Amino acid sequence: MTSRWDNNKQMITLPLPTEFSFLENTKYLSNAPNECLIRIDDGRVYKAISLEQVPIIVEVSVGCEQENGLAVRLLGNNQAALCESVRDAAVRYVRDWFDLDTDLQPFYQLAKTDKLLSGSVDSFYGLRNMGIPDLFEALCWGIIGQQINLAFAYTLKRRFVEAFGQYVEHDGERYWLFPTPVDIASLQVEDITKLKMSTKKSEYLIGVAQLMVEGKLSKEQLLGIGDHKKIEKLLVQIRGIGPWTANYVLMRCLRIPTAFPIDDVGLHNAIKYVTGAEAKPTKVEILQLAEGWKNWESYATFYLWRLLY
DNA sequence: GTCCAGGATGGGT
DNA sequence: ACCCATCATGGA
Repeated sequence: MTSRWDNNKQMITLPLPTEFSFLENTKYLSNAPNECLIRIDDGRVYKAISLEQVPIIVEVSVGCEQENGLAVRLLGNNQAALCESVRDAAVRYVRDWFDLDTDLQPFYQLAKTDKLLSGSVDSFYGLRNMGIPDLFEALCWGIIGQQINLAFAYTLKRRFVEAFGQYVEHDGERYWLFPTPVDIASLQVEDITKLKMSTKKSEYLIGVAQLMVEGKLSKEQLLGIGDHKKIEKLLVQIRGIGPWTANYVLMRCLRIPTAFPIDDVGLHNAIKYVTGAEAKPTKVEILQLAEGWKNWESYATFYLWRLLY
């Protein structure tokens, strides 16, 4: 299998890690109700992203020649698609998005005998923590999702994206790009409350966008800090980002393996579902249940969430 | 109509 | 450090 760019076919095939199921990942993506940033058609996943200021559509599918390869194509077919640095950035994005560089074997080993995880890892074997590589998108999605049901959260995200984002057209389909910090930083609160977002969330979104535009907050900076607790402490100081949102971003964007949104209602419901308990688990109970998850708290949460979809 | 949802804040003990 | 009212809208 080739890991080099094929200029004729405009694609690259990435070798896959062993514990990987493309089907499980697409099933996970398909379950998102009203998702506006991803299109799935005929087993292929499409997403528009901006690479080096250039909007482009990424198509991901299982390789046709080698079933254990992940085929990445760039659509939109402008000159940008031919530029080597853009191609490399697209490949990095997909590796990050599908979390191809994590060896899941230790997780599956510990999950086998875990009373909460054993069923889930069996059902969803090969599922990856599908990420949100863009920090601004991850922060906004966390803020939008606070304290409302998921269906409404997806509706709000769609309105937000379609009001302030750009789109690329290809074969008669629109592929929306998540708005950039620049798109949002100069908005007035009323511009966002019009979408039925709460006043506070509108303020939070603008505030985060301004921090990023001012260069006071970036993914590179957070990754450079490295330590879970230090990053969390920094994020929680930002207005609108509490422990839940911070850990959500640590998990979905920064890929800190110990990220653990312990206050999450979905996690509570998943635990109730597995244990059969009537009452919501207490924080102490959750920590006890999670004692065997050291360094895999993030993946454990992701797999438990999956039970609810 | 009621309850609650991928929580966070600011004020109070 | 805990407790609590408040936010705000829509899904079930």
